[in-house]
Amino acid sequence: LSSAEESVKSLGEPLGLQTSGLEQPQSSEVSEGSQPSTPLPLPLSTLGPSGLSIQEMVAMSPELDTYAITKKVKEVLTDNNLGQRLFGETILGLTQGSVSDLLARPKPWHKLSLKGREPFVRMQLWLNDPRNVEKLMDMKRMEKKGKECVSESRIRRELFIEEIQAAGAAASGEGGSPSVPPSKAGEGDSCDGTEGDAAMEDGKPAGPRSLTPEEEAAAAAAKALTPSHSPIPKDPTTSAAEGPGTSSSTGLGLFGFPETTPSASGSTSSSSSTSRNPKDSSLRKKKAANLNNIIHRLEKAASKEDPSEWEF
DNA sequence: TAACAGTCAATATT
DNA sequence: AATATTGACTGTTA
Repeated sequence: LSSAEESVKSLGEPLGLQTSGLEQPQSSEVSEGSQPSTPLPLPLSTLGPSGLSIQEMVAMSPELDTYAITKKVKEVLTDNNLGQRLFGETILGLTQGSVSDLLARPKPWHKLSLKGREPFVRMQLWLNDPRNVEKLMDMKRMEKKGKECVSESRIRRELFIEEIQAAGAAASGEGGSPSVPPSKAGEGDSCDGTEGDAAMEDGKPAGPRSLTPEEEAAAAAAKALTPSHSPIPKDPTTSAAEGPGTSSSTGLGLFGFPETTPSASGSTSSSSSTSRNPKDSSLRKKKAANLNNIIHRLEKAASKEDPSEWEF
């Protein structure tokens, strides 16, 4: 961060970005404490446009007009019938209440700590994104479908439980743990597929972060935050908390901040294998398959904060 | 370790 | 249903 800070001072201002007389890197704010000098590989999942982490973006951000930003955000949200909850959870990684407070009583930039500035940087980034509304609308739709799926990811759950219980009763012996009969868990359901697609977004491949020279990064960051509409790569896509498929495309984001995603690893062919087991399915095979299935579900659940979205 | 900042979850309002 | 308010809690800072 400190190095980033330097680059801003040396390059950012000369570039005449927005407001130049920006933050005196208040000794206190540019805390270097917590983060060991070690190039601690902070969660890649948080990389945003120009391959910078949101935190780097915040650190290098020029002074932003929080009031103007919130005003604009409110305008856009209301104009498009987008709620604070959706916006907060998918764009800012905050709850509805926090968003409400933030939008209603934005603190002036200079009174905010780095942490406190983050939401505003995200908002600005979002405002700059030409497809911001479009994306949010997508999320909205996805959520809707998600709910339908839930009522549906619920019926199956019940079946699943029944099977478990039945199996447990049947093979009472067998290591005790409920051995599950091969459920025909047809994972190919529309729900999963749909979400996955929407999650693709622009399908921008992971940015070559390591390559970017600091200078360019700094410039890019500032540019990205400039109110003017510039070809913004893609927003940090903060949370997207629910979107199971969200980051599936990149495969990144292993328990990073809001967007915890099941590592691609988990994708054992479980589900499918379960259903199509050759007739010679020995009990052992079945068990293995079921185990995989269960693991698969657990991993999926791990990516969903809301228990109501758990699939079992 | 008190003061502060940022959030959340619960719940009050609209 | 969406938005506003607020007490409690966590992590920071001085």
